[in-house]
Amino acid sequence: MGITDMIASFIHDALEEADGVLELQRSDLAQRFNCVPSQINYVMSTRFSPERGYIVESRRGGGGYIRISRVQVDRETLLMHVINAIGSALDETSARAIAQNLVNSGALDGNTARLLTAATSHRALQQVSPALRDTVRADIFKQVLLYAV
Amino acid sequence: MGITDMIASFIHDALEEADGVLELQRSDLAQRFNCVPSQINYVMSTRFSPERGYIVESRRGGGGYIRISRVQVDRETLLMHVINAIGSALDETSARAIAQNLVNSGALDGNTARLLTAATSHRALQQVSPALRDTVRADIFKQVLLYAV
DNA sequence: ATCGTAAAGGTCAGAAAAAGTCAAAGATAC
DNA sequence: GTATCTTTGACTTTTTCTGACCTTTACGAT
Repeated sequence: MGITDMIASFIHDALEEADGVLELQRSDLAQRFNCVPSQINYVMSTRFSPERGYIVESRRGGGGYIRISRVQVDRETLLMHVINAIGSALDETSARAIAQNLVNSGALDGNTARLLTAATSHRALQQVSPALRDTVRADIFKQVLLYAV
Repeated sequence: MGITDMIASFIHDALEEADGVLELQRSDLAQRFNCVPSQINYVMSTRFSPERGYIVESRRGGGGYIRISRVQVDRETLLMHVINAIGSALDETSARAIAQNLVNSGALDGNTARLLTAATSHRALQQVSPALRDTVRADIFKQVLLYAV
């Protein structure tokens, strides 16, 4: 497991412990994991993005901090929001992230998420021309979500 | 015995050992068998395809991996029958019929069947060229069947 | 008030680490 | 001999890691 995932899982646990909101210091964390501080930014943007259901705020200067909070929204609103938010194209990574987020927030069960992921995987869409793949993926994703509501 | 079969049988054994799920690194494996990495892709696509009852997932970049999982045996029997019957192309009417049959025979719950139908509906595949639509539908259908419990 | 400095955190681009693709060359089977 | 299956390698894409440089904020000293 790479350092990014170790940091992410550490934060995950701490968030659980802290019941959804967590404040920490970038340089502390970097030191704890023996990496450069900017690595933390990478973790934030890839693992705790809004897309995955987190809000990250921060402040520079003396006594600066990074605050991570998990967001919780009701199922139907979330699903509709997601359907609307998905534009006409969707890459595989985002599709997975969104599905995972929907599971985390309780809007989808794991089974549905797996199905959704399978149906929009590159393996399933292998024969669709690359130029069209992301738009077809978006269509399938939205269609399935509509039926899952 | 060619190198493809040696690698395949190695993975077979390892899968047995690991009780069905196995995670490995492409370059490691390639080195162990003294072949180019892309050979591993060939092994995956010819020996561990969905048709043969395996799910292969992977990830690039630092700490990347290839994960191979065998689908459960009893389910495998059931699904192999269906998957073989599907072949490489599937029209929408047949897709609905098969999904319904799987529900009737207790292999799928109604919800999964509905989502499967949504994912392979003409709406979802609108943008795929008509010539390809049925083969893409077949791919999605098979992929979902393998993943959905 | 103002300025200087130290203490945070932010950005970005490049290097490195994996895996994927594809087509051409080589084997094998019929 | 031809068709199909294997093997290879050049090129691509994705993901992670690192470091140099930038911006913001707090706190004193003047």
